[in-house]
Amino acid sequence: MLKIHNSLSGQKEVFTPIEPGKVSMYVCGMTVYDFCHIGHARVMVVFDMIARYLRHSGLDVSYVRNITDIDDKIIARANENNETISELTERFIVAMNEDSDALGVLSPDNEPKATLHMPQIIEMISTLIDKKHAYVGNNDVYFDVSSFENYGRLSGKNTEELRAGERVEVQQEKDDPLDFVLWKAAKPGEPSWASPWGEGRPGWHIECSAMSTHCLGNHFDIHGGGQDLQFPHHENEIAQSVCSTGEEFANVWIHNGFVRVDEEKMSKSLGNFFTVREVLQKFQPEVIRFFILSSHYRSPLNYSIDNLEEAKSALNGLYTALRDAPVDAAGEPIKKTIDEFNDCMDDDFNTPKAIALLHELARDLNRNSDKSSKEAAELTVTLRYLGTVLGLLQDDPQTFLQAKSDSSTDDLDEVAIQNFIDERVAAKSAKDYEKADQIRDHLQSLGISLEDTPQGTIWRRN
RNA sequence: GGCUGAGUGGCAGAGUGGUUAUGCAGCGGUUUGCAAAACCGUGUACCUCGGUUCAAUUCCGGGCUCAGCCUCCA
Repeated sequence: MLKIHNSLSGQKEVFTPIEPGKVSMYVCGMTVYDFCHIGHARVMVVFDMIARYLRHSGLDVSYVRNITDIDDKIIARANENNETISELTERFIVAMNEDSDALGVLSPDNEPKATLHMPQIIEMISTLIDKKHAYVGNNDVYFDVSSFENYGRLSGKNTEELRAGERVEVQQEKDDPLDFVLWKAAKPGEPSWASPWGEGRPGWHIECSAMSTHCLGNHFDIHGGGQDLQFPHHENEIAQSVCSTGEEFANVWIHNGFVRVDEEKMSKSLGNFFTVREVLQKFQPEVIRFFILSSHYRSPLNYSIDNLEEAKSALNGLYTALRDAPVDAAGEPIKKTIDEFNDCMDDDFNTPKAIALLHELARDLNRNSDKSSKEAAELTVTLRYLGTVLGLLQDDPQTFLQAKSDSSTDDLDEVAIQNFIDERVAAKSAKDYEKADQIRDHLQSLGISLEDTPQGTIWRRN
């Protein structure tokens, strides 16, 4: 029985889909004006893991992750670069897809773009105005926060406290400082769309309300995103959606924790971010994915080279077990282990606990000296199968363990390495251990480790 | 100031009202020409002060510390 921590209640709740057997999930995606950093990677990986697990549980999942391709920062960046906004956004959408592919993130079922949903956005704003939840002020359109009594429910805030904590200059056009913009009148030179309120473009919050309800219906199961979107973005989405449709919005809100650097949130504004492609220079993509999944999705995740190195060592261990496992392993995964795995994951997607199970499988497999045994085959199949559910262990083990990265100091190809190995094997059989050790030390100094096994000498990159 | 969340062994990171997390690193052993990999063994961990209890790291309350939100942010 799957339980999910719902930000709306602050508690783990038994998950009951609106329509039995089906799940509709919307996740706030990227604003495409720059490369994805590790914080973005976490969102992509976490919700990919969730979608995979829901499917593994037999649910028919509709997963939507939007792309924000029009906003202030996009306009500003395009101007800086002297390119059109579509040139800029297309470029970074390609980059984002490269990053997510590398991380083993499966494509969502739908990736709606804000610029392609102007009719839905404008319609929703019109409805809000008709229902007196929004007003026009100086060609902008604002949402009237006081018209929605449940405002603050998701973020645990109330409107008085928010007013007291108000730190932003009040804009004249707003009736209330808490009101937020639905439609911005175009400034000269800015891209714009025609609307009943003149040329302009949508505010950030309304696009997600319009796209989520358009793609999944007014009332859907899960809405997700980073913790920093809980307020005001998600709070505003609820207000807009509920007020325009008159129906419930998302049943369950899932927020993933931040990535930190030196105990501080990784963010653009602090400048302490590492882009995915930057980290990929040093680590294999699966190491990043493993690192992300080895802590619970709601906990903070401390980014550091040491922690990535540790993730790499742990993942190496899993792949080493698979490397030495029966090649032709076939059969059914072990039911008892699958059940244990499901119990971990049913408890609010406890991936660290699930990964501990993977390590136990690897140990049992290593312990099993008879690789042709039925047990060894079962353990192998189970380990691979559970890896699939988490989007891990999909590589060929040998390929993974021998993969080159930018931190590799050698420029040897497989043939060259094999030549060294052959030379050493010859020295060994001639009992010339000094020479054999020299060769091994030489390769080790280049980051290549040798292992003598009964089947011959094999190698890996450190 | 208001509101969240968190403080676990050298490090990372789960979990639990009394019983082994798991990983990385270390130490001892098996194995090896020596290694590596692997396996076996090895850690008297739960911020602090009170309370509840036969029993609390786990529940409750105070304190301290940290992070986040209250402005764009995944």
